[in-house]
Amino acid sequence: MDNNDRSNLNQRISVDCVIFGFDFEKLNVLLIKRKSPENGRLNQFSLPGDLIFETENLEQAAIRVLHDLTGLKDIFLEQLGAFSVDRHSNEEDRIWLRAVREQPEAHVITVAYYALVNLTSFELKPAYFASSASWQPIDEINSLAFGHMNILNNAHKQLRTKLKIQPIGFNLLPEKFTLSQLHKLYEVIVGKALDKRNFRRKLIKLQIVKKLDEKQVDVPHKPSNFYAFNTENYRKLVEDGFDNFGF
Amino acid sequence: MDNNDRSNLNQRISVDCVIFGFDFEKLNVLLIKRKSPENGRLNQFSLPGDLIFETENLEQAAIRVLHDLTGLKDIFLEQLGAFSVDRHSNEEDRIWLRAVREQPEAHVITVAYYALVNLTSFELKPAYFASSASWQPIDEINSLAFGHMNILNNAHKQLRTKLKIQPIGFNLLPEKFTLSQLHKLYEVIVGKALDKRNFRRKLIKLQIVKKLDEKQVDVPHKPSNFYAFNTENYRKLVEDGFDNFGF
DNA sequence: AATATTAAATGTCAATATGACACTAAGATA
DNA sequence: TATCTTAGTGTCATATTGACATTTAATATT
Repeated sequence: MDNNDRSNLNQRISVDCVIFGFDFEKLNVLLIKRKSPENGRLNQFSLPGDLIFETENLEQAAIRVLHDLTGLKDIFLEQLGAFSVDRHSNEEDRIWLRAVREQPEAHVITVAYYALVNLTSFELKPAYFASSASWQPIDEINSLAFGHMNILNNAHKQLRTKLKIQPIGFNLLPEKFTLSQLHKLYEVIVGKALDKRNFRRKLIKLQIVKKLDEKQVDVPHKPSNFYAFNTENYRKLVEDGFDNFGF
Repeated sequence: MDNNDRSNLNQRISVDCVIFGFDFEKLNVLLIKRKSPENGRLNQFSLPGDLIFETENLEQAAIRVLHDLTGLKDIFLEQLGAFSVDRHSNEEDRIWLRAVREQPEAHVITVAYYALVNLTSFELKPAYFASSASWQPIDEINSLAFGHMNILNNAHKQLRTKLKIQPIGFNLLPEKFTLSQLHKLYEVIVGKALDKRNFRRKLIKLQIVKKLDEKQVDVPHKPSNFYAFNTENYRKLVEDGFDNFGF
């Protein structure tokens, strides 16, 4: 910090959330659409986010946005970083900002978070956001408002990188899952085929999952056993200096 | 971003830089001290930083702070993330802020960056900062102003993590270095002894350094060969999907 | 000139981890 | 009872890791 204060600066801080959800087939992101202030039509998709309140810190703001949208608390949430919002890039964004903000020319930075949820385990909250919120397959998202595409790409990369080092993928699954579901999750996020037997071998060696006494029912094939993440063993691994999942 | 604008919000954005320097023995951080507005004495150390200008984005601000302090450009710089600054934590911080800021109660977030430099390759710039800037061994830093200790700890952790995955350590050395220097650097940052022969074996296998036709002179022992980072080979490795240094 | 001192440079072997590969098992359905 | 579908399992060859001690090349000392 510098000695010169510049009180005429006009700055705003927002948070935006990249909410990942896995439906056992593909990776999805929760996006919202807003009505255009000009013609009332829904315009481009964007990431859910909000300006931060005077009374909250960054993480609290992210948790609030997340909770308002999903009704969920205590979900995996991690900061991606701060992004300068280019106010002059996109005509449509400028129109929207002029209509909606009292100070459309304020210098905005946004702090992005990414969250991991199991999208089959809850309904989107029927709140103010809901009518315009929907899960979109990440592979089909080509453009977003407000430079959010850049944030999304960063989040996707971070998810891939982090998944290879820490077992955060479990946050995208329900408490009970099959090894096939976990295997599929890794293939989808890492982006390449992983040998089934080698994948299971590694999980067993690390003792990072525990086998439950419960199987799939009503499936027209051999039922899969359910497993749960072994929090306790993972904690021990980390204590012993384990720091690389290695997929 | 939300539809409700809150123009009475009073927000400031600053950048703070954790500048790491390696002196071939230990890891150091460039810190500054300011004069207390109350008694004119130098007070606690803090990270170099500044409020961001209206005309620059976050990274430009970090580059500016870095350049003002070191005179260096084109150095390794990466964002750590955004931190909420707790305005009410520390009595000394509050006194300083009240004296120096026109709006001492503004809600401040700071975006932290970390930079890697070879501290033997330049002199601190004799600019406005200089008289109060100095390198401090990271192991001897116990407290900093403005919650900067939290940022420093984050930066240290990130450096350790990243070093194990990407060869960023070369940024802490001069262009020509010996393998012993590199070895020492890894030991200091990773925080444990690494077998010399195994360390060299890995470097040779990856072909990530190239042997130069030049040796140490005037050393009272067998002179060490100089090496340089092999940018080209590293680029190829990354293209082929290499993503883990594995130390 | 001979010797001491210091850090540099180098190879092997056993243990572990990885990658590639194909068949049998268990349930539902026709 | 046959068929369909996905679950579940083992081996072997190769690559990687971790542990370990001696020789070399320069300066400094006597």
